[in-house]
Amino acid sequence: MVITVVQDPEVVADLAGLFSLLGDPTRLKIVLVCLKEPISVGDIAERLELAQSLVSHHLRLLRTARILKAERRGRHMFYSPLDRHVEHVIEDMLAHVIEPKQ
Amino acid sequence: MVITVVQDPEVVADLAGLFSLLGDPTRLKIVLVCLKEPISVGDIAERLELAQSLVSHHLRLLRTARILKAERRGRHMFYSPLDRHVEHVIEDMLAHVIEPKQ
DNA sequence: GTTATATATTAATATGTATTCATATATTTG
DNA sequence: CAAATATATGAATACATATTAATATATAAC
Repeated sequence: MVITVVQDPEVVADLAGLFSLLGDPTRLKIVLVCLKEPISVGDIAERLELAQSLVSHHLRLLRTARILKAERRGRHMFYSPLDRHVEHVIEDMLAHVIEPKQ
Repeated sequence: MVITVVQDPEVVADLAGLFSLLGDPTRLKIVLVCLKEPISVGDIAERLELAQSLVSHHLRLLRTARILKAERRGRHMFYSPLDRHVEHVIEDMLAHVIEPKQ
């Protein structure tokens, strides 16, 4: 069933684009932090010890890809997952990582 | 539960590494072709219209990351998924891709 | 052993992109 | 409106890596 849908070159490109976004360690950490609870840009930067500008750049990419959504509260922007798919994706990949190697 | 395990920086790095591998369109196509049935290097190159050398480079990365495994049959090497995790990961991400956008 | 075929490897190049720095925009507070 | 704070953006740079070309290795057939 994966195989059938995935004939479409555009779908493959979209898939690769999403995986690529999670493929950067800094960006993945940002996503992981946002999975817990909505969190502001500044708090992400502080918690991960990253430049605010860098976090913002990554967040823009994650927003555009509909991995995260942004919500303004006062002068803060809070970021959280747009849906639960990404969490599932990460969980599945985690199962691969922690699987006992031969 | 994702959150807890994923505190480990090494696990995060491994996760990102795997996502990064699926993040290249050419390499993702190679993985997708291998999901159907074990397939030889030459056949992958032919089906995807890629240079044999390029396919081989990508396959080495996918083998090293334990996404694919290789099995010799005569003078051919057949590649197939090492486990089912990657297929699940791709399925989940696909659900995100084909989800109706607002 | 020699030839042919299949795959892997090495080195070089070209291209993409993560990061930083500087600055702009937006919102709140006084 | 002015000042302060939070976030976003633009340009420049540094670094990683996908791709190619050439060659090496390995297996099979004769």
